Amino acid sequence: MSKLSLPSNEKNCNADFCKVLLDLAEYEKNVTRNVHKYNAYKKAAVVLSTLDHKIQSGDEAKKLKGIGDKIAKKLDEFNETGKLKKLESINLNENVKSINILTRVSGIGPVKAADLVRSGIKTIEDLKNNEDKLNHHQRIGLKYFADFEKTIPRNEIQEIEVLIKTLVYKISKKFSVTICGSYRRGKAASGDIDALITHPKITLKQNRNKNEKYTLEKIVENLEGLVIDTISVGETKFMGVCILRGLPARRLDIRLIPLEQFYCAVLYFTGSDVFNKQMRAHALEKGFMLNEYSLRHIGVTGVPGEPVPISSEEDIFAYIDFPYKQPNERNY
DNA sequence: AATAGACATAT
DNA sequence: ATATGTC
Repeated sequence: MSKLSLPSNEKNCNADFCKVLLDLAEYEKNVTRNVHKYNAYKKAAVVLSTLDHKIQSGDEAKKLKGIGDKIAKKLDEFNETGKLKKLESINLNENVKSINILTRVSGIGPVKAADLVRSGIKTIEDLKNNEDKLNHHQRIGLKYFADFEKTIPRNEIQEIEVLIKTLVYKISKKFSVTICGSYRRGKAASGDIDALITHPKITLKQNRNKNEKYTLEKIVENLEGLVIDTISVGETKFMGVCILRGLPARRLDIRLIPLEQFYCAVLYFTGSDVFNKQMRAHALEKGFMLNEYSLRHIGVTGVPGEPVPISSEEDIFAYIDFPYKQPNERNY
């Protein structure tokens, strides 16, 4: 979903220290490549950001889930001195700065960034002079570096949605297209566009012997004019770039989903992450296993049974006895 | 102990 | 065929 952002609440009383934790998180992800420390710092930042008062001491913070001795100590240091020595020294390191810049290119992760920096490539300008060191995805990421950092206003996504529907309906009127993500949750702007597509003829059975008429490749061909670059296309997932008039280029993902799995996928890709976790936990309490593909009853043996037939998002809520939430009520 | 899986690329 | 990297 999104990068390093907190559930954007109006007033975060602990914003300063949260920023410190997020910087530490970024460092652990990009430089030391310790995902678990990265997640730990992020979790702590999220917990602090949801408080309605400014935290006064490490001891007080330790009561919160996700904050232990180490972060408590850092909080005390930050409250006393207004900074964190560990972070100060990290930020002085030029290689760290370079790695953090390069990982902002789509397709360049921590490993590739470190590799580039080791060979003396440290800036976006350097990348432009060394395209031969990049694979296809990374070249696209570089080409649209500035555009991809811009958010996409809601009205623009609405326009793209209409266009995608118009173009795929030319193949078959029976296609169903849903743009998910934060757009579906009603947000004013999004980071990218995530379109889910299904069709009555695209089912688990027919998908096996491949329905030549309704492939993702065919769909993408029909999006000519809108889609201007392809990062990757497989049988189920397209990753690429689209553009409207003279506006910035936008990241577009399209997934082709078998009909039986469509609503579970729509639910999952609409999020938010937090909402999904809540809903999956609730499903478990009711004896169901919910994931991106299906809702299945869990028997006494603990083994999930056959997927429950689902023909709408509402069905999923109803089966697990969870009050229906409109997409715009799922922001967490 | 910590999210999972599609796709690209290298070997 | 498998491992690695990224999303």
